Amino acid sequence: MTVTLKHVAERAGVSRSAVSRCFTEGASISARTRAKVERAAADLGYSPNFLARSLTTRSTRLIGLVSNNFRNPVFLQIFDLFTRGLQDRGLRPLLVNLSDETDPARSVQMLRQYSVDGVIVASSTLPSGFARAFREAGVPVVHAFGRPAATPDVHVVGIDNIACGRMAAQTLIGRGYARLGFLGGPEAASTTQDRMAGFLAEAALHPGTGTSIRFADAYSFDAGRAAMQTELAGGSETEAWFCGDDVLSLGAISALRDAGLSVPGDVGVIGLNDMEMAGWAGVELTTIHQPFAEIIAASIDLIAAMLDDPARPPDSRSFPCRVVDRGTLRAPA
Amino acid sequence: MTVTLKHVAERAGVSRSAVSRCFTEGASISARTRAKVERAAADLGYSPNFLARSLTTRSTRLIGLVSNNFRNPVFLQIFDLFTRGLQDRGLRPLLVNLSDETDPARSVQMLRQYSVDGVIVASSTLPSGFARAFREAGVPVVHAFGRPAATPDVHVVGIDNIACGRMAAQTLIGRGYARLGFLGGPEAASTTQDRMAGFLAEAALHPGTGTSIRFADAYSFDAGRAAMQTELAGGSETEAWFCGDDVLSLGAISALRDAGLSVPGDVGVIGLNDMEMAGWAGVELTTIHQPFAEIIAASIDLIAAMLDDPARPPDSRSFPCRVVDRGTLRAPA
DNA sequence: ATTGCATTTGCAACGCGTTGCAAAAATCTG
DNA sequence: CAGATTTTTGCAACGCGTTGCAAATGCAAT
Repeated sequence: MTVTLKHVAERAGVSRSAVSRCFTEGASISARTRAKVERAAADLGYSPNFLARSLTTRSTRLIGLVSNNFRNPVFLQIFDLFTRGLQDRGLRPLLVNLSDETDPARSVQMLRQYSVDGVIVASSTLPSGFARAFREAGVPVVHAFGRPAATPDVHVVGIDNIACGRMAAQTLIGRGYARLGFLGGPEAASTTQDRMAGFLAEAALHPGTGTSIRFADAYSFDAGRAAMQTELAGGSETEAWFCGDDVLSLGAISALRDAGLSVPGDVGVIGLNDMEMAGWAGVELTTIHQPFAEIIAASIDLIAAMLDDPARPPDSRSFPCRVVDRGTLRAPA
Repeated sequence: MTVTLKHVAERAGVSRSAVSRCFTEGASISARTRAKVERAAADLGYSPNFLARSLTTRSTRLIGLVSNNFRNPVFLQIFDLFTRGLQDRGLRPLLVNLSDETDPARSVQMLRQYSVDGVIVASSTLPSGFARAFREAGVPVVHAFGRPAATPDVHVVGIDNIACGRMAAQTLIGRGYARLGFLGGPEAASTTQDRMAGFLAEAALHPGTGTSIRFADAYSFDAGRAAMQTELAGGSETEAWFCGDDVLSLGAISALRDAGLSVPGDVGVIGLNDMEMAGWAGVELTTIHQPFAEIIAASIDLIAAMLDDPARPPDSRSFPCRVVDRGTLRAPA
């Protein structure tokens, strides 16, 4: 049924090696046999079996794309960019949807069984040990949206979350807000911790600035809304919130407006990510733009570089963010 | 570096076949050698190479998941359900992100080179020839969200779009609207045509009901908004719209509200899909629920069934939809 | 023609597992 | 315990390509 090298070789009247060489870059083959082979291959509709090839070349061009975030709409953009970027380089994404309890060891084993050439972990909420597990198994890995570090144990590309926290605080203070709040994502995530740390550090620099903290237990609308509702139930004094994610911001805003508060009239909100929806007419969320395209391009560059040089020492790349001013913060004084 | 059958065999003091049989379901092996082998495998950290195995078993458990819709937030839910559902059956999704110009033949070739066991085409906008190309190449395929037909040429699972169109019209008429509008997605898509056909057919049954038609050129907020803006610029008389997709509805609503019209006060809107966001507080879109979970489960069931019996004649399954009443249509009279 | 060199070609082994078959071992029967 | 059965095991070939090596070919220069 399936047409193989052998069939083409027989039809073209050459050896199997000749056919093979005809399909491998830079192999030595004369124009004449190449013509014969291509003719036969076209007639038979042959194309080489990548998986069989991978046995000897030890390269599948398969990349594991691992994430645990299939609820936050921003991840659709992220998957779009990743899949297109990988495809453009002739790499194929093997998608792994991690549930919260998935054991790192199992994912590693699974992806190794498929001989992936590398793995991209795309998540800001997975513990860093997760990506490390791949490295320890000898699989090239880059952690996108992870926590940059001076001496990372795996490749990391992301943003400087501490700087983002600072930037958020500065922005709010610059608008004249005095009582600031941080509404973070899952408390355990390093990104949450870093954003909070930067935010609080900056606020501490400005006398007369108060802070309060809340955590949502997921990066979701409902979680953001719920967190803000319990905040309001306790009689909130906060004038402006930095939310660790846009979708959290939207949930928070919905709770605020339900409580009869106007945004930005009574309370200001600044998000993080700049997901597509943040720019929709009627949403107009002021937020910190996270440069997804660059982060993803860099992640793909890194994983591609590791295919050539698996021993490349881990590197940490961090991209600058910027405030995108829309409609959920009051104008500068 | 990589540990293979041979290493395990040597360490366990058995033949390679014994090791192989230890890892294949239902093979004949004694408890004693199994113990020896498992011991050695654990020591060495061995797990079998699926790709090598696939050469002889002719099964990779790789499923191509093909889509061209990476902008519509509802597809994140869809990918979530697909990836989880496939994983639960031990199948691995190989994601293919189709740009609009991708040649079907190229996708087919690409997925065949990776010896996928089957392909799921998840899209309501791809021409049906796309899925057919896989079938013609002998690759099991199911088209999710395609157009059900009495004698389909590939497996199709989706909804009865004509019935949905009817349901939308009935609902609007039941609420006392007389001048109805259909705001469809890309005009060429069969799903758009069917929804429109059902909508118009039902409207025609009710004397005194007028209809008008618009198409957005993509399933996106901006496209929905733009389409509604040009409609309004021409002096719209329409009292209620059926939009072919929720995200189109949101764009349309944003345009309506910007024009000073209230929804549902002045104009009603009913969407299609019931994406997560439709239920968000503050959004509260009235819409027709498309049973994603069932459609996806059925798609996976079908593809799994085809792994056992590739010759299974194409089947068409269609799931019923229902109206979810929220806040964008006026109450029944 | 002969020599010398660069290309091109085929052979055969290999990558990592699976599997039909026959030999060997274990188990059952009487 | 011999003989008949059943189970387990290893051998060797296979699946589909790639690749080192040596033989063969092509070509130019003498």
